[in-house]
Amino acid sequence: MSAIQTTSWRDVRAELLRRINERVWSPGDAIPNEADLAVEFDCARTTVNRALRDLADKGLVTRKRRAGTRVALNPVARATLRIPIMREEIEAKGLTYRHTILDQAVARPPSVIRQRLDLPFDAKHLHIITMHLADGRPYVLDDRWINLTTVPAANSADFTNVSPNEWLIQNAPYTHGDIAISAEDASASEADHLGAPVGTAILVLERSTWHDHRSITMTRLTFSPGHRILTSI
Amino acid sequence: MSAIQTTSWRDVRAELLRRINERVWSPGDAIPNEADLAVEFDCARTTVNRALRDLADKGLVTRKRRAGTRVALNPVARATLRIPIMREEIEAKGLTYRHTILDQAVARPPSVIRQRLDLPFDAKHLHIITMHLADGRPYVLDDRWINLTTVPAANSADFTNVSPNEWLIQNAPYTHGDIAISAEDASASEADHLGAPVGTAILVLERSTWHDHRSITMTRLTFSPGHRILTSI
DNA sequence: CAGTGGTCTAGACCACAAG
DNA sequence: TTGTGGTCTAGACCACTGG
Repeated sequence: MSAIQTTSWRDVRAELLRRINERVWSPGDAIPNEADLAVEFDCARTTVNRALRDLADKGLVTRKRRAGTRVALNPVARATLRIPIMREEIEAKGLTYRHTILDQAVARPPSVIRQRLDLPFDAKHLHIITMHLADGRPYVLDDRWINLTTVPAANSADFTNVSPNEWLIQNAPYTHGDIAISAEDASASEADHLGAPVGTAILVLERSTWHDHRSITMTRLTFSPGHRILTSI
Repeated sequence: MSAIQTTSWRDVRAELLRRINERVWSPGDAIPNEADLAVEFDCARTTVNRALRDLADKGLVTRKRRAGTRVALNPVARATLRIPIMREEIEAKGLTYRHTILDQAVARPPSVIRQRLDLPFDAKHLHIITMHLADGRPYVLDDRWINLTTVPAANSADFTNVSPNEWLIQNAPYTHGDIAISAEDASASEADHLGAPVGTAILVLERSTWHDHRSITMTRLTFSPGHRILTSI
């Protein structure tokens, strides 16, 4: 009576990973094909495939049809940046969340933004500036343009209880978006809102989102001085 | 003769995504179980599973055994940050890469770093400061501590042709790491090296890597003013 | 206890790309 | 042309967890 045991794809991945890390297979080397590995590990090819696919997702191996699988020469680290809504980010730190509307107006976005979002000249937007506060202190300034052609409901929405940030996530699903992170010297108005000296280095995160080809919103998040974006590899 | 056709997991995902985006299933709603969906889409449950797993990875649905699958209330955007070696990042922009060693010494890291890496008091490190240049101009300053207990070979490595950044990726595989992104005012020495005024806002990326429980390296990348980290959702 | 997702298996066909 | 990964299927057992 031999014990029936199945091999988990995580086990296979762990062993493959070990061989890569310990240079049993060096960077650039081809590794055995799925069928052979399945025989060696005494499991189904599907299981090996799952393990290798996972390693490929992480950039540790490169796979091509016919050409086989190779250990990556320069594995590119991939960190996943989680971008929660501000309320959740703040509450996750155990702080009390509150937001205030600093300014709200229907307007045409400046050409800089029109170009970035590939908008027609007369696209009407809702321009709304929000401050997100943590325990009553400025956390991040949210300068946002909402496309009223794509999201007309935003025009009549009430943002006093639900911030534009949260309202949009719940009411205007997007298919894709861009993000840019940079460091800038605080402008006079930013410094004023954040309660910091003019010129202080601040972290800026700009994000645009689209639903297919229609732009939804473009936001510029200006964090308080000292803010750190954390993630792991 | 009915045509035999298989349904791809991408097709299933697309249809599920459509129903989520168009509020056929609203945020918080439970969606049918895998078996039922498989019947509806006339495919194997495995295929539905693959599609739902993908949506769960992206944070659009949450899944629990027995409890089923629900549309996420506040989908948390996940952006993948690619962190290539500096040479590749620069060459990908079509620029010429070069690096110079500004300083190199064996030393004990300051307590700030010892604490962050959870190191013993007498851990010897290689402290090496490198400038990565794009078309001859300062691109990023790389202030790095390499753990000589974990990576003894670094002590005798020659970093004139291969930067510590690239050398480590090729010679010291890691299992995991931390990343922190922040904005800081350029210090006198950073400003000097980067050719910018003291106090200019600069983007700083700090990264530590480990192999299991042994720390490998800790690096502080100080980018030239105006640098942007780009990604997409 | 029982329903739901998580995963494995064996087998099959297909798409791609190297030679 | 042909080897390799990509994926689908049908069926099965298991692990977790809500009731």
